[in-house]
Amino acid sequence: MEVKTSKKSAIINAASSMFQQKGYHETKMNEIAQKAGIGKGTVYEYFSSKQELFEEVCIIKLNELYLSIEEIANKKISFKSKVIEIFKHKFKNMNVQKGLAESFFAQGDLISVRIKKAFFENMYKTYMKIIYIIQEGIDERIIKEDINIEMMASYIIGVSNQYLGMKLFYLDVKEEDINFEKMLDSLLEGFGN
Amino acid sequence: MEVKTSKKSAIINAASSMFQQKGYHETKMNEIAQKAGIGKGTVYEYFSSKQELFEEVCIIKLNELYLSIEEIANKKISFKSKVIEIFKHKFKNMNVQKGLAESFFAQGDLISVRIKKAFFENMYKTYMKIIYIIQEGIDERIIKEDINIEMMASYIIGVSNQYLGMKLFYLDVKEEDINFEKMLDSLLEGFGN
Amino acid sequence: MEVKTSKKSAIINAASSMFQQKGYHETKMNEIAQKAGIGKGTVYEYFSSKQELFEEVCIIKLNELYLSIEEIANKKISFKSKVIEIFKHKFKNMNVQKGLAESFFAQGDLISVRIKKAFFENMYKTYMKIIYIIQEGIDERIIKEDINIEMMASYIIGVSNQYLGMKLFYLDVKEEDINFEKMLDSLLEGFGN
Amino acid sequence: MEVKTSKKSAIINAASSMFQQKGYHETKMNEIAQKAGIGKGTVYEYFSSKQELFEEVCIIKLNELYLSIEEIANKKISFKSKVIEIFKHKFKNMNVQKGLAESFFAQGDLISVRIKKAFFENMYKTYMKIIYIIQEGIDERIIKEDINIEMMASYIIGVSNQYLGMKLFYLDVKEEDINFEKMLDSLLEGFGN
DNA sequence: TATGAATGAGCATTCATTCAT
DNA sequence: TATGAATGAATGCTCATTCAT
Repeated sequence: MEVKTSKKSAIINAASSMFQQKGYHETKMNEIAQKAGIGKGTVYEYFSSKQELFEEVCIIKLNELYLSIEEIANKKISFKSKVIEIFKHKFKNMNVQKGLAESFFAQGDLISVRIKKAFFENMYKTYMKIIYIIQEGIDERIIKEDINIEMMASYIIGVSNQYLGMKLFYLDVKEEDINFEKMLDSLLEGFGN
Repeated sequence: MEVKTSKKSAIINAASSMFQQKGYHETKMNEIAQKAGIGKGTVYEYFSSKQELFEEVCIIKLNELYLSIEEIANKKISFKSKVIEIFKHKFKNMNVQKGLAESFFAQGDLISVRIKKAFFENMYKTYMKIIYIIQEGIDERIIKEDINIEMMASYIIGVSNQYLGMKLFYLDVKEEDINFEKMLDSLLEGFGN
Repeated sequence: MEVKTSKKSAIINAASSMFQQKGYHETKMNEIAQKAGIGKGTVYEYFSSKQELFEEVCIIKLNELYLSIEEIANKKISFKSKVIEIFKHKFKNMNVQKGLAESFFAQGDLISVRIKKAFFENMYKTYMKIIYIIQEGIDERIIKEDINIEMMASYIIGVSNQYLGMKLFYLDVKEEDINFEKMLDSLLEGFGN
Repeated sequence: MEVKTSKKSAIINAASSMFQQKGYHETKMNEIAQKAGIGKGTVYEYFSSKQELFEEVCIIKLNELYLSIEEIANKKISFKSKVIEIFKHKFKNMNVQKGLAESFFAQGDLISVRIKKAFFENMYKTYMKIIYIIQEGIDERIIKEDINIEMMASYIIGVSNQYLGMKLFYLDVKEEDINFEKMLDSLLEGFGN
C-alpha cells in the first residue's frame, strides 16, 4: 500500500510544483509524469483528467495553508506572537499562494464550482481562525474592544499579502531583513496622529 | 488614419474585455476578432501575436490604473479624501485588477520580461504617488511624522485589495454599503489599545 | 463557391472511400485529409467531428442508393426489366452496401439515432419503390394478384444481397457472367414442382 | 484441466457476448476480463491478443451456426420441415449473425486471412448442407429437377436474412407471428403467373 | 489594407499489452 | 498460474498563425 500511496503523492508533488511554476495551461501532463518519474498513462490511473488533478492539488494546498494557520492559532503563545507567526508563514508560503492565485483569478471554466467552493471554505475557515486570534488579543487587552474584527482580520491578511509580497517579489528581501514586529505594531498603533 | 486607430483600439477593447473575462488561454483570437467586429487575419495586421496583443493590453490597463491614481493624487482635496477615493477606485476596478492578476501570477513563459517590467514600473510609480499623498497627510498633521511611509503605502493597497476584494467577490456587497471612511480611520487610529 | 463545395466533396469522397475500405475505427482522420489532399485541420472546418463526418457519409450513400432505385422505378420499361436493373445495380454497388453494413451492424454508440433513422427511412423508401414496381408487375399480369407483396419485395432484396454477394465476394464472378434474368425467373416460377 | 478449460470458455463467452453487443473496437479487454470474472492479465494467458481472441470467437460462433444447420440436415424429417427449421434457426440467431456481420463487413486489417478463411469455409459447408437438403427435396419430388441448386440455396439464405431481419430489427415481430411455411411456399410456387 | 480558408504543431486521453509479484 | 499496476504508442481535436485573394 505504501507503493501506491507514494506514487499518488509523487504525482501530486510533481503536479503541484509544476502548476505553481508554470500555471495550469503551460503545464503538460507528460511533464508532470516525467517529473514524477512515471509514465504518462500512469497519471491517469490515479486522476481521471488534468482538471481533476489540478483541483486535487488546489484543494490539498489550500488545506495545507489553512492547517498552518490553525496550528498557529492553537499555540500557547501571545496574540502578538501569533500574528507575527502568521506574517512569517505568509512570507514563507508566498509562492504557494501565488500558484493558487492564478487559478483563483482565472475566470474561465478552469475554476470549477468545486474549486470555488474550496477557495471559499478555506477563506472562511482562515478568517474564523484569525478572528479567534484577534479575540484573544482583545482578551489580552492588546486590541480595543470596539473594533470591527472582520475588518482587522482582513487587514492582517491584506498587509501581509501586499507588504510581504512586495518585499519578496520586487525587492527580493530575505526573511531576516523584515521587521515583522513593526508590521504588527503599525497596525495596532495606527499611522495617524 | 482615424480608421486605423479606431480599428486598433477596437481590438484592444475586445481583447481587454475577453482576457479579463476568461483569461489568456481561454480567450481565442477568433473571439477577439469577432468581438472587435473584424476578420481574424486583421488582428495580425496590428499585433504580431496573441502574446504581443496580451502584453499590449496589460500595459495599457496597468497604465490606466496608474493614471487614475495619479489623477487622484493631483486633486486639490484633503489627504483623507484622496485615500478614500483610492479605495473607491480600487473597488470599482477590482475586476480589471483580477484580470491582470492572472497573468501576473502566471509564472510560465506567458509573463514576458516586458510585462514583468511593466508590472514593476506600474507598482513603483503607483507607490510613489501614494507616498506623495502620505507626505501630504504628514504635512496636514494627519499622519505621524516618523512612520515607515513605504509600509503605510503598502498597507493602503493591501487592505483595499483584501478587504474590498472580500466584500466584492465573496460577500457581493455594493459600493454604497461600504464604509470607506472607517477603513481609513482604522488604519490611522490602529486597532490597539 | 465552387472551391468550397469541391473541398467539402473531396472530403466526403475521401472519407467515403476510406470508411468503405477500412471501416470507421480503422480509418484515421489524417488519412482522410491526406486522401482528400488537404490538411488535417481543414477537415474540421467542414465537419465538427469524425462521427459527424461518418454520419454525413452514411446518409449521403444511403440516399444515393435509394435514388438509383427510384430512378429505376421511374423508367418507362417493363416490370422484368426493372427488377433486372435492380439486380444489376445491387451487384455494382455491393461494396458501398458492404461499407454501410458495417456501421449498420455495429451496435455500440457508433450508430447514432440519426443514422439509425436514416437507415430505417432508406429501407422504408426503398421497399415502397420496390412494392410500386411489383404492383406494376401485377398490372402487367406477370405477378399473381394474391401474393404477399411485402414478402416479395423482401425476397428481391434478399436474393440479390445473398446470391450476388456470394458471386462477387466468394467466387469473384464478373457481371457479364451472371444470368440476372434467370435470377428473376426463378423467383417468378418458383423452385417447386 | 477442468479449471483451465472453464476459465478459457469463460473468456470466450464473455468476449463473444461483448463483441456481439458492442463490436470489436468498442469492446475493451478490460470489460471482457471483468465479465469473465478474472484479471485483465489472465486473458493473455489464454489468448495472445485481442485480435486472436476475436478470431477465436468468430470461428467458434461460425462453427456453431454451421453445426445447427448440419443438425437440421441430419434430422429424419421432410424437406419442407428442414427448410422451415432453418428459417426458424436463422430468426433465433439473427443477433449472433449480426455480431459476426460487423467483422465480416469490416474490410481493414481487422479481418485477418484466418477469419476470411473461416467465413469462407463456413459459408461453403453451410451451402453444401443446404444443397444436400435441396437434393432431398428433389428426391421427394417437391423441387423441380432442373433448377439451379446453388441459386436456390442462396435464395433460402438470402430470403431468411432479409425477410426475417426486417421482421426482427425493423418491425420487432415475434417468432410466433411469422408464417415460415408461407415463406417457403412462396419460394416453391413462385410469385409469377 | 482586410480577410478567412487552410494548416499542422501540439496536447489530453485511451487502452492493448507487459511483467514483477 | 493469476494478477493489475504501469506503460507509451496512437489518435481525435484545437487554435494560433499564415497567405492567397
